[in-house]
Amino acid sequence: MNKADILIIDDEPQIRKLLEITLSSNGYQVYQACNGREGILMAANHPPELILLDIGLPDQSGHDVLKELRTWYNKAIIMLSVINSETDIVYALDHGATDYLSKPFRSAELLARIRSAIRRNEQHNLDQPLVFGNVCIDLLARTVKKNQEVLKLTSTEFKLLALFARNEGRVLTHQFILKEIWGVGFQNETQYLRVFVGTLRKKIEDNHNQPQLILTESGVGYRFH
Amino acid sequence: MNKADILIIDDEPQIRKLLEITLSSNGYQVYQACNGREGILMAANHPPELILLDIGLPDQSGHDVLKELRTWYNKAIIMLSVINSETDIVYALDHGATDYLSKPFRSAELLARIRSAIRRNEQHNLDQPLVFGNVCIDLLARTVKKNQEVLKLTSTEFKLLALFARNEGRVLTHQFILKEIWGVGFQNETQYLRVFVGTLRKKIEDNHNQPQLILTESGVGYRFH
DNA sequence: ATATGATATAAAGATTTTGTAAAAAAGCTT
DNA sequence: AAGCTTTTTTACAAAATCTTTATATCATAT
Repeated sequence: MNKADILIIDDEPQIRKLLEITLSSNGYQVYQACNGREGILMAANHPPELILLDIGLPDQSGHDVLKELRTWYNKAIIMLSVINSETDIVYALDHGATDYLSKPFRSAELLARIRSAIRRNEQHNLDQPLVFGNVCIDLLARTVKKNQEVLKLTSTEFKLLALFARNEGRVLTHQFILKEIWGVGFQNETQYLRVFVGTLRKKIEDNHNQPQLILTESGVGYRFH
Repeated sequence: MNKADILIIDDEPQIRKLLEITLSSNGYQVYQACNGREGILMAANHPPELILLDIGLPDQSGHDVLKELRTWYNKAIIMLSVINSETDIVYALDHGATDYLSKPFRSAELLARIRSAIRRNEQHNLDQPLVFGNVCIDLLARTVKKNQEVLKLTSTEFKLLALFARNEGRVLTHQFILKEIWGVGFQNETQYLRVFVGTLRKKIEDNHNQPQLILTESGVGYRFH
């Protein structure tokens, strides 16, 4: 019943075929475009719930397509790239991509990312407590509970956790986080982030050596789950 | 039998229709107004248990309607708005809104919020003394007892304590407290607050070096527990 | 296996924020 | 106006938080 529309923008026919089979067999309605221009037109004519966008396109860079789409399209866009290029990924995430996936990818992972991204489309009301496992975050009351007990967080720790919680499932780049919490001019102070992620993990994770909530995406940033 | 009256103030006919169907099928008696002026009149003529108030109205901003209603109406007001703007949320809640909902909303959530708001109405209307540990605060009689003994508080001290008590469990920022107690223009006089929190603690805490009631949230504000 | 780059932790400083006391000013009451 | 209470200022000590440095750990590729 919940047949969400997904638009694939990729020039490689094999990839498109693979994606189509995976997605349509999971109940999604799939549309395809083989270059940037066509993709933008299709998205405009019939806005999908989610767009899978390849970075390497024949007519223009996927980055440019992303930028153009983002002027009006505010649902999920997951970037695809052959190479595991960190600069590409970071660039895309900082310019509005919802998530990224490096080819080749496992279909289970793809589907999980898609579900998570579509779920996030349904904008949540920020004034209700957010629950993640045994951790409960009340953005309005500014309180965090773990197993019903109120945790003591410093102001920066709370800001950081709130940022993660509001972007559940999504990779936040170091630069983005630093800009949000410390402000412009602090984008390179990655060490601040390491220290604060460390203290946060000690406070909210069951076992801070095997984090379940704040996951690190090496070379890129962090993901809250 | 418990047919609470709900007044909808919204200019969009579809939304009003949708709300009416949802609410009346759940046993509420629904009244409708399509602009601010009409809404205020209807609320005055026949005060409902709860008001659903749209922020975007044709004749005046929902924020202004809220402000005017709050001069005499002290039951629940839930704000509705198309955009999920955090500044709107914070502004409305700071000016007396009971709750907030962004359109489009799911009817289950709406009903839950309404139940919760009406429940809170009843609690708040009882004006029963609030008890925290061995401290008992009677907002109506303006008295505070500790271990049955009446404490002598100055007017500002009482206002501050009442503000804390009414917002148990949530962090109140310095700015918010200063605005509420001293008024706009005093938002930066944090030292006033420190002095008064100090004297209050000496009066109500068992051991003012280890406060149990008024907790400080460094860099942010205070929390009453 | 080793080297490299990225990440994590611990602990020392530096800085900011908070608490307290006490003096000065402002209001009230008689 | 005197005497009292309350609020506002000032100054400094105490505590909490943030930043920095140093070092350890981990993952990955050669």
